[in-house]
Parts: sequence; structure tokens; C-alpha cells
Amino acid sequence: MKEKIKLAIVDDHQIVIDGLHSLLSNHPSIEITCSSTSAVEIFGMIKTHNVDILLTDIMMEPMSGVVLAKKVHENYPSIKVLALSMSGAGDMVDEMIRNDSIHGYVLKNIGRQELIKAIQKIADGGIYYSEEILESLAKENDRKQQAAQVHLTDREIEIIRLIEKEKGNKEIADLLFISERTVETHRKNIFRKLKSSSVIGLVKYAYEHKLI
Amino acid sequence: MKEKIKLAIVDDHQIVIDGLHSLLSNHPSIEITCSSTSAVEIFGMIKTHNVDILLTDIMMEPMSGVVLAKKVHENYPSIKVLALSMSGAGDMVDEMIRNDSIHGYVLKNIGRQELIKAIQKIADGGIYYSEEILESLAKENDRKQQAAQVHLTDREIEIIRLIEKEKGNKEIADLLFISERTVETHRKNIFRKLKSSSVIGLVKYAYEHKLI
DNA sequence: CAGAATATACCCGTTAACACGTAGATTTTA
DNA sequence: TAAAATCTACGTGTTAACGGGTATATTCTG
Repeated sequence: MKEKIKLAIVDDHQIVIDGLHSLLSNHPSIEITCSSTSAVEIFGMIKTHNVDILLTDIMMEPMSGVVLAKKVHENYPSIKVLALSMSGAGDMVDEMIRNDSIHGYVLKNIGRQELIKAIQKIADGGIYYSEEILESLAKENDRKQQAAQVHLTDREIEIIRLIEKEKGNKEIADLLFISERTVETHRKNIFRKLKSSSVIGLVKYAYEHKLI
Repeated sequence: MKEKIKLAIVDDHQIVIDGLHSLLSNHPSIEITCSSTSAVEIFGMIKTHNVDILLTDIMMEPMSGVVLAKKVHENYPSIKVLALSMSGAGDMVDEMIRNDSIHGYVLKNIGRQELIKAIQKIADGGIYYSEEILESLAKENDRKQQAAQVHLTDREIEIIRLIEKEKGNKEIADLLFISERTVETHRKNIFRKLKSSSVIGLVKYAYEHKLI
């Protein structure tokens, strides 16, 4: 008999964890080794638990699944990540795929069969993206091509979105695990590119280009 | 032995249904008689299935849980409704409680114990609202009362528009032939009224309320 | 007419934001 | 492989922005 696929689950809604648990735990080739409602906590847990695949929600506070996936990929490159999302929030998918931090992305309206299929495919070294995700990925690409006229990088857009949420430089630095100086540098570069000189210009740009 | 509590479940995410199913189906006093990912479908099903309590998600397309609960209450007044929500989207809770269309409201980060407790309490003719809901309900009330009092004066709107045009306090003062101190005072008053603490909040408010 | 709302104006203190530089490490692209 | 872009990071300043007050004249409104 082959080794079971070892899963870690993180989702800030306990009920979803329970649901996934019940759905998957009785499957012969799948084993859930740890789960948590906190991204920070699960990051600590996968150090000591055996984990092949991390099943993570995307929209989580305070640490998003995007950030978690990246950290996991950097620190435990052998662990695969399957992202779960409520809606096809395509914003971040693209970035995650590019930096190889995730190996699959599915919506939560997925069925049991498809979910297991996705897990097995990823465990075998493959990738899995649901139809809806591929669609919204295409849309996101269109949007980016338009935004390319002003050449804002992914990182810069990420920072604009945080600025728009009224985060200070220090907060942004903490959220992205970078130095406050770096945030200032990004901010300056954004100002230069948008020919603006205050956050107001950024927010206006974000609204007009539907970045938010 | 007492009659089992008969549940209907609707949530547009199959995974949540499966989760709830697994969580509740092995409970001795609970029985799930039907479930669906469609509000329309479940409304048809409860006609022929025995249902004591309808467990429904709030954020659903195309028919929201709010509408569904209301229709169920009108057509089958004996059926109790327990609403489930991802986040404490307090907007609609208030309305639902007022027209008696729901008997309970919990967040999806609820645990198994609490969920069962809620179901049993409602089955016994009681009501159940989770702490978070009660809190966000209170907040929502505050927000509404304050929002009703947000009467920005003409002068203040004039100043918001200039701020949005990236004018500094000094520029605004010169344009309106008033002192820079006065502009600062207006700004402070606006902040106070909008419960914001930076220009970003003002600009967002202006965009959202089509002041510009 | 009395109270509320509005527009005006000032003081004091803190700090986050922004200007202008420089520069190494990594990744992408030509 | 060389060049370009991106992300990272630091130093040194200046100042506009913001929080906390107080206060007066005018207009609106019950």
C-alpha cells in the first residue's frame, strides 16, 4: 500500500475545517495531520507535523493565504499548496502561480470528487486549477495589460491596495515582511510613475482603474 | 425517544453543506432531510420534506438568504430559520430580526458544540445569536445613527473637493480667502464626522458618495 | 428670543509622510 | 551572457498633516 497523502488545513472558519475534515478523513489515501484557524499557527505546526499538501483559504486575517503560501514555499519547498477561495478573487492567483508558491487553486463550491481529484493530482506533482479560476485568470490578464501602460509592478499594486486601506508605512512593512524603508521606496517609485505626490493621487488612480 | 429535529440545509458552497452534513448527521437528535446549493430549489423541497429548521447561508446568488428566509416565514410559518454567515455582515441581520423571519444567526467560524446548541435551542422555540453577531449588531446600530448625523456642510464639501484635488491646506486657504487655521478646523470637523483620520478616508468617502 | 449650527481663527505638540540620495541582490529579458 | 527591471534597504532632513484644545461672530431654526 502506498503512503497516505498528508494534509494540513487552514481556514479561518472552523466549520470549513470541520467540513473538509469530515469529507477527507475517511478517504483511504488521505490523512489530515494538522489544522488550524490561524495562518501563523499552521506555519508553526507544519514544522513538526508531516505535511505533503497544505490546503489553505485565501481570504484570511491577519495573514492572507497568499502570504502564507509564499512563506511556506520559501521555507518548506517540498510542501505543495492547494489554495481554496470563496470567490474567484483572481487578483492574487496570477502572482502566486508565477512565483510557484501554489500548485492548485479551487473554489469552495467544489464537490468532494473534484477536491480529491485535485489533491491527488497535486500529490503526484501535478497542478490543478478549476475552470472558474482559469476564467478569472484570463480576465485578470486583460486588466494587467491595460495597467501596463503605466508599468506598475505587482508589488507596487499590492502596496497601493494597502495604502488605500489606510495602512501606514509601518503596517504595510509588517504585513509584507519587508522593511519600512522598502515600503517608502516603493511609495516613491509609485509616485514617480503616477506623477503624483501624495496618497490622494494613488487612491484616485486605484478607484479609476478598479484596482480596489 | 423524542422526535428528531429535521433539518434542511442550503449554502451555495457544496463543501459547506458536506461539512455541515458530516458534522450533524451522526448526532442522535438531529436529522438532515434535504439540502441544496440553490435557494430556489430548497424552497421547493421543503414543501414535500419534513423540515423543522432551515439552516441557510446569507450571501447567496441569485436569491439571498434574506429573501429566502422571508419567503419561508410567509409560506411556512412553522419552520424556524437559522442563518449562517461568513462575516458579520450586519446590514441585513437587523432587518431579518425585525420581521421575525429568522430565529438565530451564527457565523461560520462556529464550533460543532455551539452549532448543535443553537439548533436545539431554536427547535425548543428559543432564539440564538452568537456573540459576534450581537456585537456587530450593536456596531451597525451605532454606525447608522452616526451616518444619519453625517450632515456635511456646504463649506465642508467644498473643502473635501479641494483636498481631493490634491490641494494642501495653504492652497485651500488662499483659494477660499480664509486662514490656514480655519481650513485645519474644517478638516478636523470633517474627520470627526466621517470617523476618518486621514485624507484617504475623505477621498474614499467622496468617491463612494459621488461627491466628485 | 434662545439655542443650535456654521464659519471663522488660534495655540501647542507629535509624527508620519515625503524629498533626494545611494546601492546590493535577484530575476527577467533581450 | 550582458543589460534591464524589480525588490530590497538605508541615511538625512523638512514639513505638512493630524490630535487636542479653545473661542468669537454670524446665521438658522424651533
